[in-house]
Amino acid sequence: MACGYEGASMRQITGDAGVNLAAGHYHFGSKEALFEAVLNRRLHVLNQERLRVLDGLEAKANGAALKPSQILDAFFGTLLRMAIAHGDRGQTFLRLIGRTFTEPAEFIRTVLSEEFADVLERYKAALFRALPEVPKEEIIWRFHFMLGATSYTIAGTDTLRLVTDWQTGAADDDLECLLPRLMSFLLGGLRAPLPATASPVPQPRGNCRTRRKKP
Amino acid sequence: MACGYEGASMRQITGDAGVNLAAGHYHFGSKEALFEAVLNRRLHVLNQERLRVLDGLEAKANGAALKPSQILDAFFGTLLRMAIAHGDRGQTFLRLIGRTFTEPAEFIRTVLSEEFADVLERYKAALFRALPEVPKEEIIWRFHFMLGATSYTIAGTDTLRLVTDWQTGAADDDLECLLPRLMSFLLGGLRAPLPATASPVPQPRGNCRTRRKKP
DNA sequence: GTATGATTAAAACGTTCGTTTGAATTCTGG
DNA sequence: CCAGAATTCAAACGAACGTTTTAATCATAC
Repeated sequence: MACGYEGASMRQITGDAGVNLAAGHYHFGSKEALFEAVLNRRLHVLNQERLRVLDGLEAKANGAALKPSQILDAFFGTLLRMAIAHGDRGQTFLRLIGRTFTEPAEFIRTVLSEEFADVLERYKAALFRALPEVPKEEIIWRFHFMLGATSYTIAGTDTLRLVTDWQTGAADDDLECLLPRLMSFLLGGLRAPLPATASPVPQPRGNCRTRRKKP
Repeated sequence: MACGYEGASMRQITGDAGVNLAAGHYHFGSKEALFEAVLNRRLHVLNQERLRVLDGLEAKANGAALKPSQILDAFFGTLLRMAIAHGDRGQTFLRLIGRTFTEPAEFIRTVLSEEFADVLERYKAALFRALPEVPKEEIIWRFHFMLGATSYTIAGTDTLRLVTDWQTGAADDDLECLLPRLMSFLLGGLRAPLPATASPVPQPRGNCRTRRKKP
């Protein structure tokens, strides 16, 4: 358990699944293809759902910009609610997604970037509209931070958890706790005052590279 | 490049280092020990520095509680400033730390939890004092989120980065940009309004598990 | 110089990896 | 029931893994 992509062998996987080693290759062709299939099975419907929810919100808004809280809930809330709805399987898939986001293997990064291209573009645009006074570059940074906080948390490889005297209760409860806590944190971070060194005007011409200290 | 612990072989490591394969085992004993040595070489001085900075702040505060911004800067700012001070090596070490935080291998988690035990305890206590009106459990959650946002960002395996039309400029500039941006995000998240479902009174007797819906 | 210990070099150790093979077995349509 | 396809199975493939071994090389002190 808890091995990462490289650390999990086909023998271990097929063994735990109760099937023959060769069956995996027969049905999927390779370990990479198997991983991709596993990932897509729920990741694709998750992102489709994310798009659907965002469509609904924007339709109801009638051309007005959405509230940041709506956008974050559509993105991160949809993820957690889908996981909760699937019970233990959802919990497992959360861990998978969280870890996949930090898997360094090239082909995994490729799969992820293709799978997330549409949905990230849409949500980025929604955030730009929701926060017109915040430079786009800053919003993208904060999107990074939010993705990081979320994926790290759901990955369950938490270093702090090892140190802290942590509640090891039922996972369901933890998950239901997580959503409101995470949302308020993400919202607080997204709407935080702009850093002093970043130009507070919308769409500043310059970025950090233009304000570097003299040589 | 970019393989994770399991994905990086001793032949690759010693080859890139320009030394013989057996030399690694001669000097370190095993791959795990080598990894641990690499990790500790700078991680230990980083955490010592974190403790030193916190000591200094608390000494200067004369018994008064620190400001959350001071604590976060001591923890995350020390990390980034040390990395900046080391140039490209610091950049590389940042990536290493970020990825190590999400490595699922058991022995890595053990090494991390031992290395971070003291410093996390101290910083947790400082945050508890700095935010007496926030339930400790909530502070711990937000510490998780902050760790996640930071480690994900510095790991450099960013999925969003693949999708976004990203600045691929000099890494130095990106790093100097990162600190103020990250700090304002983390501070915003740490000081965000408490989630509606969490009791806003300090040290509530009950947690989520006590408020679960009826069977 | 040469003996002694530390380090390096090349080769091989046994194991495990992802993958393939080819014969058994199960399923399926006529 | 039975031909033929689909699937499973045990076994093996070559490659790569971490590690060890053995001999060669280097450094240092007498």
